[in-house]
Amino acid sequence: MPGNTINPEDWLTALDESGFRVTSVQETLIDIFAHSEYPLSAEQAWEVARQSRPKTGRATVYRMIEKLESLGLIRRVHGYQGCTHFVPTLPELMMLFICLYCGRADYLDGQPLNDLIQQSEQTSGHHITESRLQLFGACSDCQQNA
Amino acid sequence: MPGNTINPEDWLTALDESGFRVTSVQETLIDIFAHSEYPLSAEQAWEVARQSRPKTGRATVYRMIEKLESLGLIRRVHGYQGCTHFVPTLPELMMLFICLYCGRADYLDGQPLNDLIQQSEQTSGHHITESRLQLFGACSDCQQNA
DNA sequence: TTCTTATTGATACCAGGTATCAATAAGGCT
DNA sequence: AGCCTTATTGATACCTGGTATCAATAAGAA
Repeated sequence: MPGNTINPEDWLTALDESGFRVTSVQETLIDIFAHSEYPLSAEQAWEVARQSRPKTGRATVYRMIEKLESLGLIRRVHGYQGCTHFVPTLPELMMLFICLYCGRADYLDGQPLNDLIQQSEQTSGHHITESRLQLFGACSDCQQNA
Repeated sequence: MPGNTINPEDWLTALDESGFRVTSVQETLIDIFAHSEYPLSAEQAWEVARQSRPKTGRATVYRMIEKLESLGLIRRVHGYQGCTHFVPTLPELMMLFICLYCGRADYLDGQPLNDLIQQSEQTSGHHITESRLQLFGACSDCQQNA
């Protein structure tokens, strides 16, 4: 499954440019989210963070997640594990696929979604400003190994 | 916005056929969910239920929602109001649209979604067994009145 | 280096949701 | 119809993911 290609530096820059102070917890948490190929919950991220930074506070993790989500750097996965997990947002419009066997996230080309939205706008008469699509199933790897 | 055309009788039948006892709370809650054109949370449904059936318990509402969801009669809306609201499931595959202004749900033909899934399966190599799509924006009514 | 103030971590708190359990009532059986 | 079994209910206590508070810390401008 192709990994994502996120650059944590860009996230720090984004925070900096939005007027936030750059701190060590931020760097820790950004690294964690940017490099995980699995959706992470706040509690999971907290656990990982404390391995390298034991005094990390719980509330801080929630605050960072809120910040990262509001800046569009991570996005919430509305899935089987609930709606409390997050994955990095890729720059282009991508469709999110989650493998129900290995749990990994994969990103698919978003063009079909664009087409769908345009088509649906025309037939329904609604003005669609936001979409949320998630696909679930067996990834190519897990099919092979089954 | 076209209303949904759910028949509460069918839901009772479905519960009955699944081996559940038919009770008065069930009828009350089914009526509430089947007729609402807005996504409802458990607390909201509880509030409405107590208007006609004051002794209705909170846990009972949560239990019924679980039951109805597991039977596929209602589905969770993964949306801006959180992921705790439910709408009736229509028999055919439909795409869910939620108006960000009036809050109402509308159901769009699901064929484009089918096409998208088929297309994405071929290009990605993943086997897609489940999809979750939600569209948000301004419904045709709300655009008119803006 | 100093000073201001955003950020942090610890704690208490809140709310949505679940487990427990005695009381109730569906509905099969006679 | 009445009885009996047991699923369902309602009240309560509880749990857990997430938030508000606030003193202590540390960015980063001067």
